Amino acid sequence: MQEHQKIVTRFAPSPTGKLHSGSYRTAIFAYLFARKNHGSFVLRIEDTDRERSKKEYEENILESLEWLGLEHDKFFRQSDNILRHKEILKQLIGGGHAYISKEEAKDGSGIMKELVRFKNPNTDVSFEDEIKGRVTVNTKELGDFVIAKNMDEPLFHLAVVVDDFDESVTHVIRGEDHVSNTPRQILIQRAIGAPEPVYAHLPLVLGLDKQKLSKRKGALALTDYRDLGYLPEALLNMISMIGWNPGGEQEIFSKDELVASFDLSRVQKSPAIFNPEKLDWYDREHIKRLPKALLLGYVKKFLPESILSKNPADENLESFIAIIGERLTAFGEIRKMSERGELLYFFERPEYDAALLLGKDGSAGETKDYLSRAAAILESLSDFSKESVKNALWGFATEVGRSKVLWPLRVALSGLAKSPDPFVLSAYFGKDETLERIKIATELLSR
RNA sequence: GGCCCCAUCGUCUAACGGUUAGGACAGCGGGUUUUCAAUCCGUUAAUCGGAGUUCGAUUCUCCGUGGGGCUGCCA
Repeated sequence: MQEHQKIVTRFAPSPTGKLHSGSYRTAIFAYLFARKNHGSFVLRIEDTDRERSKKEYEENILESLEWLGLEHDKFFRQSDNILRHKEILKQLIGGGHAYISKEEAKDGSGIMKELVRFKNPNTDVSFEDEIKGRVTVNTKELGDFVIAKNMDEPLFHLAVVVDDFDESVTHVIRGEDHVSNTPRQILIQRAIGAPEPVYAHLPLVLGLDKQKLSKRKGALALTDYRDLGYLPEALLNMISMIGWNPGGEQEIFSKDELVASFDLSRVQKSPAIFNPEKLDWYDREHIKRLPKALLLGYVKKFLPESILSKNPADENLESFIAIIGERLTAFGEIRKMSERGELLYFFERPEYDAALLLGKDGSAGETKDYLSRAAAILESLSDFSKESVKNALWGFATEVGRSKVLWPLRVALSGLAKSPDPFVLSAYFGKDETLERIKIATELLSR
């Protein structure tokens, strides 16, 4: 590779399943490396296996990468290049590097097929891996490996080499599971006179069971995380830190910061386990950093129709999310909270349970009295901020026993056993609504 | 089985021969507190084992052990 050559990396998934964190990590590193070096990032769909490749998976991959902000500079499908692959195939056969082999199909059908096999020179092949160092493999055991099912159906090794060559890919950044494929691909490169790219084989991402991440073992697709309400910036940040870190003690990174600090030489050699709990933490941290407008957008997106149909004002929603936000790890929690009935009272008056209003050991008469006195204090209050409400009520509550006042007051506002504190809720509802709810609750106790 | 790779708290990791082995997540304990959260403070916890090399090994070498990957007419 010449010094002046433009850096080109690629992400080459096969559309045989939804994109999950393992392949996503590969995509991130290839992307970061390209951006860091002002190079370009190619997305190539490896769909030479016609049986297993599915359009829906290709769409899922595209959708996932877009959602995560890994935009590509070039896109193509391997199947679009079949003519070119065929041309190279002919060239290889003509040059004596490959030959057509008539064999019985392995599927037991008994029919004869014309496979194309690569004539293996049986040498040691070594390459310098950016992460693993020098890797040497004796290719003798490989035999004359198959590079095409027939002249019109090229296979992985051939297609990869030809496409990387045609796209001037300078850095092949991929998973460690490809290490043993590399010698075969280098052999083909040499036969067609293609330059050898720089290789960087990434350690694998493992699941909690310490096995290679896979959908079958429950690895979630990136689109699943999206649907669960995780932020793409949290996924990007978290997954970037699996098998790599810039060395300092900073944990939270924006995409730009990741690009700026990315360095292949700091990539870990050993496999790493994907820890969902840490993702939750990253998500919370990124929610905290979200600009207001975006935050509002997410909230609206995840709020159920039962609440949306009440047409809450943006301003109302903003104070709502300020309260609820610290209670969730991903926006999908909003749905769950709503299903548990923990949200509706923010938007309409709750049904009261008299027993709940009394708390552990309050009597109806006493509780009613305390609620009335609290209401009287609030009545005279002009500043209805949570601090102001707290200051106004604190003395009285402390005097008679905080739980005796604050518990029924909180239940009067939320109708629930669990909710934010009465000061926060009072500030949220404002004076009129707060007093109205207290009044309704008080009346209930009179019956 | 064969070939290849890897090895620091439970997990993600820092340390590039000299540190009381640091940070983060989780855990635990406590403060705040009317409930649920949130938040703050504190704290438990690791160099896989054995030989070398060296004045000195987490760091270098070898062996063992453990883990992983590959071993397709998949990618």
